[in-house]
Amino acid sequence: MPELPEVETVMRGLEARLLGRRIARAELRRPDLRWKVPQALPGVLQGARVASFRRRAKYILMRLEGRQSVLIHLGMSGRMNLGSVGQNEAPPAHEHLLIETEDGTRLGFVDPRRFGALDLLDPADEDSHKLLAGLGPEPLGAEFTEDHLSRVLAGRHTPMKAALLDQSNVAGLGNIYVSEALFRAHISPQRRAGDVTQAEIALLVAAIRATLTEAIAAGGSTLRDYAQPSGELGYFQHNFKVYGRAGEPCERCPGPPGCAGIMRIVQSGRSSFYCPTAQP
DNA sequence: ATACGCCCCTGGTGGC
DNA sequence: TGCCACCAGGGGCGTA
Repeated sequence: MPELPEVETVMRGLEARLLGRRIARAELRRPDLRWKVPQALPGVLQGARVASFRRRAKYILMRLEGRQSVLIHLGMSGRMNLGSVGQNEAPPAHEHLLIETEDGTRLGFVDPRRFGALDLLDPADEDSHKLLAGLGPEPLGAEFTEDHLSRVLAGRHTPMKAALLDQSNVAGLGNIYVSEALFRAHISPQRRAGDVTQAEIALLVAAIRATLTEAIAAGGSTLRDYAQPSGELGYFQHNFKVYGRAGEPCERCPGPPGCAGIMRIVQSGRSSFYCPTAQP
């Protein structure tokens, strides 16, 4: 479900309600997520004060004062639901982790498909965690440059779609924002990564940054079940230029007969949307 | 090293 | 109403 903008929005929502609070109670209902959740997790959470949050790629790190940090990944269908203690008679379906703070905030981690993950990590050495170690630069950070992108794409035969989904090249893009950024940069998702010109790469770096920044400002995109922890929906989906718009006219082309509109193709088993005319 | 398919899992939707 | 195929914001792993 969530790509970088959604994860960033979720993290900010958690920050607003949990920062500085002490956790009174934690309950792990299902440890069999993408990987086995450490048995120790509820014990680490219980009694801890929430010190800070950080996002890395699509992961949320919740740091606890004087303890291990908690690593959270939402997978495809994961959500964080904030509410008040006592608000729910019966726990919602697929709520695998429950956290209650001393001041009465209730946080539920809900993930029907269970592609999500929860783990503990060493706060002194976060980035060497197995899941974080291989990640490329943050697309909104200073290390994500034209130079970096041209270096990692050089000589690659893989299509641009796959290259941008590869989290070791750039961390945080997913299926939606790759399509959107490629449209913005006028590059076909089918182009061989190694064939993309320097000028196009420069355009692409800017396109990725702009797309993500605008999506964060919109609170992410709500397609099916994504919502901010507060329950508010994202609204960037209204700004999609190509994602989910197969058959619709491309806003950059004058229309038929020059342009047949937006196409949906399948690359490595997942949908890509693009305009073959505007993105040669 | 690189590229590709498969798989994990549940739920919603649309066709017959 | 039921059944079935297909689709979905991710990503690790095994295989050539």
